[in-house]
Amino acid sequence: MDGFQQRREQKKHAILETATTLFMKHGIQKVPVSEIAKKAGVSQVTIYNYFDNKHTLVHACFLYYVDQALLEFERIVESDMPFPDKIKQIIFNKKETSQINEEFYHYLMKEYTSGETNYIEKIYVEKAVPYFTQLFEEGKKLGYIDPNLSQEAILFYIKMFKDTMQQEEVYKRVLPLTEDITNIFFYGLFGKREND
Amino acid sequence: MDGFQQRREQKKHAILETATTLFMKHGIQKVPVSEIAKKAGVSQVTIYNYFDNKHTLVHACFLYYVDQALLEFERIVESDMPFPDKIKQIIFNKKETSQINEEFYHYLMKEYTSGETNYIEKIYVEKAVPYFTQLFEEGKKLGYIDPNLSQEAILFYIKMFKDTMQQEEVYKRVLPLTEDITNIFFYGLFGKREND
Amino acid sequence: MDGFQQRREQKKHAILETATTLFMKHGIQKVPVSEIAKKAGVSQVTIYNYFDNKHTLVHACFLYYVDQALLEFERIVESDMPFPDKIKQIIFNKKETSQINEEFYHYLMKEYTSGETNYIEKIYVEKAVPYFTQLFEEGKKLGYIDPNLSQEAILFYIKMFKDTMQQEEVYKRVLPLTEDITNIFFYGLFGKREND
Amino acid sequence: MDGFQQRREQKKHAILETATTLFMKHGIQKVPVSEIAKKAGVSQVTIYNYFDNKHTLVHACFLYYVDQALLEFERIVESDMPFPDKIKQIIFNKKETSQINEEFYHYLMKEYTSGETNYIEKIYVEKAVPYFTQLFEEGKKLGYIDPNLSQEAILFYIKMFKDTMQQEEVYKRVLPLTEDITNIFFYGLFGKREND
DNA sequence: AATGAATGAGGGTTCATTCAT
DNA sequence: GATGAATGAACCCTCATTCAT
Repeated sequence: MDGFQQRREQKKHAILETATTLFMKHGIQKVPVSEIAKKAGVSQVTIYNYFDNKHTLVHACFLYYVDQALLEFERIVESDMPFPDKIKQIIFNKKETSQINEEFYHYLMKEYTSGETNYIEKIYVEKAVPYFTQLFEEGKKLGYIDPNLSQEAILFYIKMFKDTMQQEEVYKRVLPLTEDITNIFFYGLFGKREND
Repeated sequence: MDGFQQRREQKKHAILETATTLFMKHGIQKVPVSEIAKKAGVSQVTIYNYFDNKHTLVHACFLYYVDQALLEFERIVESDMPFPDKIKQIIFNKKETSQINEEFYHYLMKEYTSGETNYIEKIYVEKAVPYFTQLFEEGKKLGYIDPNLSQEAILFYIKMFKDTMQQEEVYKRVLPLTEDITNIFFYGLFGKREND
Repeated sequence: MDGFQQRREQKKHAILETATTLFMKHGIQKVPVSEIAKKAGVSQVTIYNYFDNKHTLVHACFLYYVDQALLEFERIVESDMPFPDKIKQIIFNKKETSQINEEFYHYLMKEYTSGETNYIEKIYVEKAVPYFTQLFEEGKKLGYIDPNLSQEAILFYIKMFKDTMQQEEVYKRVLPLTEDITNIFFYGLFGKREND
Repeated sequence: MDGFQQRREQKKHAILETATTLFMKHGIQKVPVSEIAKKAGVSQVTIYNYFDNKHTLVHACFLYYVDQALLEFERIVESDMPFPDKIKQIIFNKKETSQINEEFYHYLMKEYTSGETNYIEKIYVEKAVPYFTQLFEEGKKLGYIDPNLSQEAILFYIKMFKDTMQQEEVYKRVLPLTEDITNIFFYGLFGKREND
């Protein structure tokens, strides 16, 4: 990559970074392109030179975010910490991946899971699911996960926890309950019984 | 209430119904007041005669929705079906209460749980929590719920399931997994073991 | 006038009173008919039953105000106080007639002196000018007014003072200068010279 | 200033010019931003690019007008025409400075003299008063102005004349009386006496 | 390639006025 | 005759996007 290309990539990166942060903080509709431009220190038109329109930009931000999240995810799954800790980190580590949140997250969910394209699905299948599979296998082998459970169900379950924790307010309120919730996570409402 | 009042209430109801539906379907920012007016068969200004501004309208829609949901909730909790069925219904009965969803839901969450007022919290504490408490007591007495779990944790857990199911796409995908998920719900990832 | 008529007149009067007050306080454009209705304790439509439209209402308010002002004016001119005091009162008695002011006053001026109708002119010629004439004659006879001055010029001069004083802010600022200004009024910038 | 800046200033100037004229002619509330845009040959949004909102635009128009008026004022005061002619020009030269009038003028007066900021006062004290002072000194030295009169009173007096003349209709009606009014201005109602 | 300037389309809101009871 | 309800028209303002340099 030559110098031109490099600077181009840097600028693109800056825009992406700024936009993603803003979208995550305030939601998509509430962030005008003009504000992204101002905060990123470029002209609006420059943004349009890199991304066809706002929608495309949002799309790119999403991919950018997913990439970061997957990296973090990979780090956790492939680390050598005990299985339960991996799970805890995945569920509770909101702050580590970079705080995605609410409006942005759900806009994406809406935008990308409904209708034709379904990018989230695609990304997940292609990239995240392998890690999850690996994680679940480990869990089953170690006896933490019921081997009768379908992978889809487990995936849903863990994703539900993870997504729920993404919400700032929920996260704050639930933090003191970490112990209980981890228990519920593994043993459900029924709880862990003596004779296990 | 005289005829005037009655018709007034009817119209207000119609607007509320229309607005709530639209907000739930497309999100708040994407639904112009003008569209609500058209769909409700009234003039835009009429809406402003009933609700001071869009924000107020959204607020009213929220209360309207909550009322409906609570009614349904009460019906389930106080019915005489078996405990597990109650739970299933609460979690999976998305379609029965009226399909709340995504942007609207999260706008409200954002709007009402952050900052000073926190209406959702207030409503929940005042109205929903009593029902939940009653439900949990029943579950504990019948041995379905670990009595060591804090009420807050249980509340979080069940609400998480319920909220997750509110999302159209998730719901559709997860429906075939009902059995597995109900199992997870009660027994967690660890699953139900023989000797229980 | 029968009871019906009387009540009708009372209601009309109430509307007029309210409207005039509001117009004088906030200006015409800033006072919606709805507010007049609310403050007067009647329905908007009632106002429209009495006055064809807002313009007509403003017109009526003007006449209503002028009547009051003329009454006050007559009282002063025909009283037996010394001539200079009469002048002072006419110029400075803002508070006595009821505080007309700024936007309302100038809206009227604009609305009624420009174009076809010119109501102010008509009213003045018909009603106020006779009093002024009488006043000027007295002033000339007593040596306070230069007999060579045309009536129009005097009229302009005194009206200018009077109108200027109608402006709240001016009035307040100028009050401490009453003595000087009265002097200027009679003797101009040149001032009163010894040998007069 | 480069070409960009220059064109920007030109456009801003054009908008200001158009807006000021329209405001002065019809009043502020009666002139929609859209009309200014159309008359100035720009898009409505362009106006918002230059001025944050309508209020800001009005403010700018005011300053623009004041600047022009002061320039003209300076020209008169520092010219070498006889003192009485200076006065006449100041009072009667409505058409020369650019015709400010009524609603605009009084809106400003209302807007800017009431409450905290009081821009008119500030501008006058800072910029106009020095010229007035110089003018009054000259008048006193030449015997045209009574040296016992306070500067405030003189200021009020001359400003009153000037403001009154700003009103289109008044101006037209009074023009034939110029001689008389100039006399009144200097010698008041009492008039000039022989032995002066 | 990058920018300042410009804009069409649309959204929330207000208000004078009319309709229907 | 009086009112509550309803509305068309208009206004201020925002934003994604394009133009021109």
